[in-house]
Amino acid sequence: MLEAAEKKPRDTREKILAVAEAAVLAKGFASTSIEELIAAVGITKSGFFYHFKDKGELAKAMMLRYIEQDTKVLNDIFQRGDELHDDPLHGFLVGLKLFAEMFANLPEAHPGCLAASFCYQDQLFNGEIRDLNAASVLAWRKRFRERLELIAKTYPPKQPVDFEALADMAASSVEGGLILGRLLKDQTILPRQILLYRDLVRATFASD
Amino acid sequence: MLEAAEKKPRDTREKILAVAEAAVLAKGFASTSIEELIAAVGITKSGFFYHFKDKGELAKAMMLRYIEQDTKVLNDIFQRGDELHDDPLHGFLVGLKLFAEMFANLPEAHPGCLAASFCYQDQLFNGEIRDLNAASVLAWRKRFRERLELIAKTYPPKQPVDFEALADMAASSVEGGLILGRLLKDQTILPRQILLYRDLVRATFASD
DNA sequence: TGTACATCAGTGAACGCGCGTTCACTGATGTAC
DNA sequence: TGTACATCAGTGAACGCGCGTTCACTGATGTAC
Repeated sequence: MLEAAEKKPRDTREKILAVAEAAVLAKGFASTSIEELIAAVGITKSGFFYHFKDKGELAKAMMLRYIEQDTKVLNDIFQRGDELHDDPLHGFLVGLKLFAEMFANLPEAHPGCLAASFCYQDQLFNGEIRDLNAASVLAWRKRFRERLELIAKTYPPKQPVDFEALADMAASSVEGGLILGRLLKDQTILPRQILLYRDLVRATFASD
Repeated sequence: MLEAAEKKPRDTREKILAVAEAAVLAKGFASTSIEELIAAVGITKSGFFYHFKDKGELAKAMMLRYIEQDTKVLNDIFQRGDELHDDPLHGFLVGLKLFAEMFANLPEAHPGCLAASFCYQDQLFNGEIRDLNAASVLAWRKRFRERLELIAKTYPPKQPVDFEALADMAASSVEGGLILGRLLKDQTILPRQILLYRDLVRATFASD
């Protein structure tokens, strides 16, 4: 029994980050105390400061972890979409459907977006963290904008399109859907917002 | 000079709420100290506790004030839209245009939405405040949903429409646009998101 | 194979500061009779 | 018209608690020779 809980190095650090993310999404960064994190993880305060030199470094590590996970999810989903349909538009539409389904099938409500949480408390953080956060939004913009412009080559839209705004609307729908879903305690709001975004993309490139 | 600054009663309370809103949108509720508010307003701490029995009552008053202002803005804008075009669809489209223009013409970036800020720190607040916040979203839903269903009577959509989600998308676009605009420090993002929402509404009821 | 040293992943105690809250009190204005 | 009292909009000092941070120290594991 004693050796049952084998400890991998870096394990504690990851546990701190996971617990911190849940707490920050529920109460905000300032109200998330180091005290409660170490209580949940089972170390002492000094143990925390071994992993992070101060609370600001915790914030930075949380942001980096969030961006990494976020990128991976998006890559996986939209790669699958393209595997399922060999056309830039329809592969994208399948991807958006999968994206919506992923949120619809979560066992419990999505806890929220760390970028949004940090955004509404950004005066607490240094420029480095704010830059990371901005970069994560720009990554969404780039990903979706490139896809939209690729689609436009095959399906030229009849009316002029604000590609940048239409690309941003992917992230915007997620942020908006998360907030409304949380405020109304309704898990279906977010996936339905994404499906509406999908409708708009389809209408934009409609050939009829 | 001494009587120049004439004090109206309730003036101090309103000043506290205005200063608090700006601070909360920048740093979050927990990091907004009573100390900084009274320094900005020019009273003592006891003066603050004369107006609010504790910090929770400040939060509640902020929420109530926010909802009131919010309702007034929406009423004005969409009433003007209907004055300018005597048709449920086109009056609404004009209203959305005015709404986007309002955000585009702000002298500086919109500071953000208190509902969203509170949402991402909701464990700090009691049920009463969370209920107020949920009610404010439901008011948006009701307002837009009723309008969309009115439009549908004159312009029956060719495909089935998720009216609830399409109504929610108004608030969702604003929340999403505010977050992206803030993260990228780009004031144009929010109005452009609203114009895309307008495109979707038009496409939904398109008669061609 | 044994020894010396370095690194890893923490412990335990103490710190000072800022925060929200309380309490007794006050001067100016409003109201009843 | 004057007096008594109540209410409004605060003041000033003190409080205790929780928080982030620091510092000296430690036992287990890894590495060099």
